Amino acid sequence: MNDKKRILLVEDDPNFGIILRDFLKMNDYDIVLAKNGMEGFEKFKKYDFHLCILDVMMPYKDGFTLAGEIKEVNQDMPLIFLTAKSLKEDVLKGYKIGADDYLKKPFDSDVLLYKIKAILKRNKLISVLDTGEYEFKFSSFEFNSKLRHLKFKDNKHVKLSPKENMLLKMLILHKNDLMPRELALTRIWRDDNYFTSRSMDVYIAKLRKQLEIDPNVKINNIHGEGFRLVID
Amino acid sequence: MNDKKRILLVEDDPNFGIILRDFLKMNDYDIVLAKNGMEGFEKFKKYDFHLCILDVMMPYKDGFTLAGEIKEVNQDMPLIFLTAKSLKEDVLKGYKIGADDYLKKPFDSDVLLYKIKAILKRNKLISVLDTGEYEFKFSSFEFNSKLRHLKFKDNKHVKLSPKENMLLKMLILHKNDLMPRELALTRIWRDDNYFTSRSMDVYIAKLRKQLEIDPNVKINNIHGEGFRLVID
DNA sequence: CAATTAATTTAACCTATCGTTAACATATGT
DNA sequence: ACATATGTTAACGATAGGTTAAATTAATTG
Repeated sequence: MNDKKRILLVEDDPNFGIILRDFLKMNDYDIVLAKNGMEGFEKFKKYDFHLCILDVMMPYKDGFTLAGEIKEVNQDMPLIFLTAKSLKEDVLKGYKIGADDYLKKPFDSDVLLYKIKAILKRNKLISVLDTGEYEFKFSSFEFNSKLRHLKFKDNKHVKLSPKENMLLKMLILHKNDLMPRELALTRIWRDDNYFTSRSMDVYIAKLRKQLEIDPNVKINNIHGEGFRLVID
Repeated sequence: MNDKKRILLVEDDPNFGIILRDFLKMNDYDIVLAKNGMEGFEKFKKYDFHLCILDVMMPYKDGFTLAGEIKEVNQDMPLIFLTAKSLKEDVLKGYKIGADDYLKKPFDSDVLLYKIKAILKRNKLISVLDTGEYEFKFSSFEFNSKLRHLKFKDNKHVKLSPKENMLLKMLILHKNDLMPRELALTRIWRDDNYFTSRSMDVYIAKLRKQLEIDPNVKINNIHGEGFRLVID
């Protein structure tokens, strides 16, 4: 049952699709390739997948529409979008539908592999979290997201506000990796505009203050992209 | 002695069923496998289980129907549903019948183990609450929830009102952990609104006054979430 | 069944917490 | 250099919670 992970790949460019499929197969994934949105949805319904990788621009049915249909059936299906150009509008739309990540074409295949691995791992964590797992350890911290307590070594715990709590949790789920701004904004603030964005910056500052006691933990900014919780 | 937990597994796909059964057996559970709803219900009546794992889509009798029959016999039997696609309506239907959790196929075996553990643990808590254990000791207190008596060391006992009593019991059953506001309100006050919520705050204040004699016991608030009985 | 007492709810007032926004400072990419 | 993104602090308004007392309701008792 610890079989290969199954991935649905929907890509209209046949050359690129086949190359990508073979590359992923070589890396021990089970790939089903569909060459448009229609076929993608048919195959989605037919098999069980762990992850879907969708090209955004496709004839007949674009990636977003397909994503909507997929989410209709399975709300928690992890999604990666492949986009030629990354319009801000598109990125937002994607996150609202429930994208887990974005990849701008052309992309480095290793980056894709890394993201696939990260998402599958994260998703597993989240589905465990659903039944109430809520204790995290990182560096010298212990973080209890149910009680909203953050403890450093033997110090007394610090209380976190709901927003601080959610943001830290999201950073941890993406630890050592980019946590996209838009993701946090759409999931935690439920809206992405100038003010929510500034509000998030304020919360990042608050978290930094809580974490500064440990020199091995940092929250880095990736300009225009988001933040990264770095743990040495 | 044999204190393994007994699980009824109903799954129509024989390959998957057997693999899952063996996997769970390896993890120290006693498994009875049934290959359809009919057989599932027969076996359910024949043995005594701690938990049932039901595939939703099965021929003859689907998982929901079987769940209904099981709940008919045992209201409190914990259930986990396995579903290929998690349609929103199905999830809702499942929770209405009394599902404790959901697992979307394909799922990770570790996640299943986690959820089983969490449900069995949670259910133990609930059954303690219902089977009416009533003698509690914590820190230097003795609390009898049947007589509604609270005693500190060798002092004379103090009498508690019915609401004080239920609230304290609920806090103790969640000691050092969050007791959600909502839980106390729906269980004790049978309604969750502004006034019942304020009433509960009043009772928290009363309990705090009763407990303040012992410096090792505290009732902490977790803003927006609930209360926590802390025992050093 | 009226009187009394206990239990609970509601009101009032006050404090703590939380999230947003403004303001100003600094950093980054072009 | 410029526009834009981020860092940081403080102030404010909204809401949740803490506490006490009065009002209401339920239970008990003479």
